[in-house]
Amino acid sequence: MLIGELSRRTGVSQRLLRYYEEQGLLVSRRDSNGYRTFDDDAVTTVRQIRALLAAGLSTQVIGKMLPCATGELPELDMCPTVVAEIRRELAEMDDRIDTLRLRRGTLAGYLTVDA
DNA sequence: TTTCTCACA
DNA sequence: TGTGAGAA
Repeated sequence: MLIGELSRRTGVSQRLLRYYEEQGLLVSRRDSNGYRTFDDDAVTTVRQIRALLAAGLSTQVIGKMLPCATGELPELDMCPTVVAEIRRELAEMDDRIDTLRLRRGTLAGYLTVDA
């Protein structure tokens, strides 16, 4: 299908679909006129991309996960790469939460009355 | 209708 | 991360 149809079927703008392709999240062929042609399963892929972005993942991380993400939304088949990626992401979040807790404590301490 | 690029939040 | 506009 052409990009316009994929856009209609996913509710994602054509502009954004091109952007996803540019980021390596979406694959397409080109026919003789230079237009992108997408397979039917691109619809599923786009849904997966949207779900993962909504979870706060970067396109870079998503790009690594997608090749081993089979199946329909929102479940993903957990191949080892994906598991490792998620673990790493969680550890990073924990770090940030810790430092935020510290900052919060410090700031709250400046309020003599209450916080 | 699609393509791309530049610029911007 | 995501958009708008202009030109082909």
